[in-house]
Amino acid sequence: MTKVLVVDDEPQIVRTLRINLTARGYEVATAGDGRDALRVAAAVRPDVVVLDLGLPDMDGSTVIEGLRGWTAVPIIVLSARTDSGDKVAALDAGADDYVTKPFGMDELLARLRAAVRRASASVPTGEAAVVETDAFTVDLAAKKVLRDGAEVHLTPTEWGVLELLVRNKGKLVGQKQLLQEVWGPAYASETHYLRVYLAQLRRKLEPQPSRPRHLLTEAGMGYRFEA
Amino acid sequence: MTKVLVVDDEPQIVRTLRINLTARGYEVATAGDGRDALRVAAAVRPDVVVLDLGLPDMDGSTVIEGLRGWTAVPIIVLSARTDSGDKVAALDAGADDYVTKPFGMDELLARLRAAVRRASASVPTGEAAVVETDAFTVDLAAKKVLRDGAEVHLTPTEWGVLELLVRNKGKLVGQKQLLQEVWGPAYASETHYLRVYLAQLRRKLEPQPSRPRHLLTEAGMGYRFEA
DNA sequence: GAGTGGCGTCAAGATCTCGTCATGGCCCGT
DNA sequence: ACGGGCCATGACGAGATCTTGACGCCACTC
Repeated sequence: MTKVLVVDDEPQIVRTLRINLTARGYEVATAGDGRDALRVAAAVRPDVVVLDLGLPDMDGSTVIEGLRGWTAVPIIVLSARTDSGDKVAALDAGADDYVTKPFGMDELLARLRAAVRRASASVPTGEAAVVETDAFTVDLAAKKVLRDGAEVHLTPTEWGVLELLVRNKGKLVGQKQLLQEVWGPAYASETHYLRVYLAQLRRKLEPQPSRPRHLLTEAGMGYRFEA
Repeated sequence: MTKVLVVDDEPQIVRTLRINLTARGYEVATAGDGRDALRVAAAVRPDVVVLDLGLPDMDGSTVIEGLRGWTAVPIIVLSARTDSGDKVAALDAGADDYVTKPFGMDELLARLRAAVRRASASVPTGEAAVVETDAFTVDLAAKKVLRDGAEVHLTPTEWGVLELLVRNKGKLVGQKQLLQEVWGPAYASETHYLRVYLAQLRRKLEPQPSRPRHLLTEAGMGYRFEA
């Protein structure tokens, strides 16, 4: 879940933001002043920070610099000041965006989404893209399959079938769905293709192709991948 | 030097921006409508795009999507509309920031700096800029390739292909992705180019061009670089 | 026990894709 | 104007992949 740190000294605003963000599935942490903000940020490691500039204890730029000293988390600045000098100072200090109060909730949320999207896109997509069984390993990102340490070559269609099954690990995937997503909408009833390609995959991947343990058939329904 | 693409149909604005940006050391390219914008973006590969939403030929979101189809370049939207619906739509379509006209040049420049800073920070610079194989060495930073101690000369296109493959070491890179990122979004299906350039790269780099060990083909899918 | 439907296996021809070479056009510096 | 480097494009054989049909097996039904 995406964690948002809201920093503002006006309880009114904090409350409004908390309600709106929580309702949209964000996890919300809050801080009422600069010291607090830095402390909480270090503790909860938010995915994005919404920071009011008019804090009682320290200057906004100081907070930004305090955060930037150790994290690249997106910072969206809120401020009542419309003066362009303030905006420039905050942005150059390391803020990602600057919204002037009063602000529209829709807009803030959209800017927040944009900031989060950017941040997550820049992180080289996590290792979660590797699925292992005791017989072989599938790397979804690299489109590679390893068996006994050696790479197994798959054709585009074989890969398409395997990928769809692996992405739905443990779930039953209907024949129609497989055919439509791999071959295209016009092939929804060519069930013969599936038999041929599942056999090929088993021959390449299963220790005992005739007794599959990972690429399983659900007669009359479809196929299932189990780790 | 940082390249900025300015897209606006009002010559006045384009002129003002060009002057200000050039004075601050940016390299400026311009486009007057959406079609132009996509074409120029593919050609000059800007580091940031400033995009006016009120273009004569196409909807702003369409332009954003057209860019997002193949590049993650930061997009700063300019618009006379203050309506929050427009802002939300543009940001959700993939824009990074939204500035309403009339805008302060200082602010725009600060937002532009913030966008560029973010984008360059997300590309880990020190990240293994040198990749070695037992046959040749690729220096991503210096854009050089060494083989048996001697420098191998590559044409810009050859380098573009090799760089993309090496940066995705071990991963399969789809032919569409290669074509779009090296030649531009309009060339997504010119698979013949790939065959020609991969052959040239192999001739220059592989000990046995007909039996490549580092620049591998995955028939029907794409190519892969292995060290 | 025969019939039926779904499945797995195999192999061969059709089709798509790849590597290679050759050619002509374009741009740029001389 | 003249080369030289670079890119786009066409032709074709070789190879990889897909499609298709035939056949046997199994489980279940009648």
